[in-house]
Amino acid sequence: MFSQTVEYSLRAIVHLAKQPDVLHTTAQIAKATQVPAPYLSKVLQTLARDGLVTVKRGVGGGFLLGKSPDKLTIYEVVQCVDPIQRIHTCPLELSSHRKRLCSLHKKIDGALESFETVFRTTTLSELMNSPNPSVPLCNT
Amino acid sequence: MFSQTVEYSLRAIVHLAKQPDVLHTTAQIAKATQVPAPYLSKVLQTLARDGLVTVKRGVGGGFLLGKSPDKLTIYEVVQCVDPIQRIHTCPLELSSHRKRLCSLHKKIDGALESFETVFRTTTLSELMNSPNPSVPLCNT
DNA sequence: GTTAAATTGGATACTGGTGTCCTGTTTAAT
DNA sequence: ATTAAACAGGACACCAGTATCCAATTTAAC
Repeated sequence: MFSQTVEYSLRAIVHLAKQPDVLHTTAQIAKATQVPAPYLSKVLQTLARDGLVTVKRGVGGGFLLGKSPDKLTIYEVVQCVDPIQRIHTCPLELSSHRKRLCSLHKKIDGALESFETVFRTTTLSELMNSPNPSVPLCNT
Repeated sequence: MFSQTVEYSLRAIVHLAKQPDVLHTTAQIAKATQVPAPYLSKVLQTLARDGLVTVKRGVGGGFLLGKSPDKLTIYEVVQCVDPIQRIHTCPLELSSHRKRLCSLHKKIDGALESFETVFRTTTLSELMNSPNPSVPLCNT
């Protein structure tokens, strides 16, 4: 349904959110999240470009969360690496549908909207403080 | 967000639903829905395999809806050609998460669920009888 | 039975997402 | 300055989704 890149980026962000003030190397994140390190490296670059993570280069460097966990939504992460494409204009380019989508595409977009809403309203700190006994990405 | 194949299959089904008792050739559907004919042909085969469309071969043949529009949901179409994959077990294979997903994956699955629900509860006849002035796939 | 309309199935090409690798650059520590 | 740790960027490989084409099969109509 949605891309590996989204899954990987969310894992990485969640991992960073556990210790928002600690630098994590790509290798460390890769191991904890079970994401291929070279690919994760690219994903982290993308996240850094939008300031969702902060990077420190050189020896002793690594990544840390770019925003406070309670101000960072998973929607921002998704939109950064592989945006949810809402349907704004008729995919068939029908002139009479441009402004008002037909019932099919309106319905589809409605589904996208409800999907989007879940992500928009979920912050990282909500995920971390969830009453769920399973710690994110952690085999405890 | 979701595949071309899903979009194409829904267009085809909607087109057939307009005249549920009339045979439509691949060429006709392709033109009306602006889907590449050779590719559409494959999609229709897939839909036929699950009985969502009925096929008549040979001269004067074509496709028609396999189920009554008021009993056919767009969910069935999606699941036929490119199923929505809910998250049932931890993608990281963490033993402690198998039964109870962590908060991240629970949230993602929740988004998938709400997405799925929209499709599950939408029938073809609902789409056709929508008060929306734009007729599906039609430039009127 | 011949012809033409139509789907079926297989083979093939194209494209973007995924994944790897290597070289270069930055930077801390010695 | 040298070294080693770490990210940056480019090039490349792989694979699945997308798309096309062609020969084979079915079938209605003459």
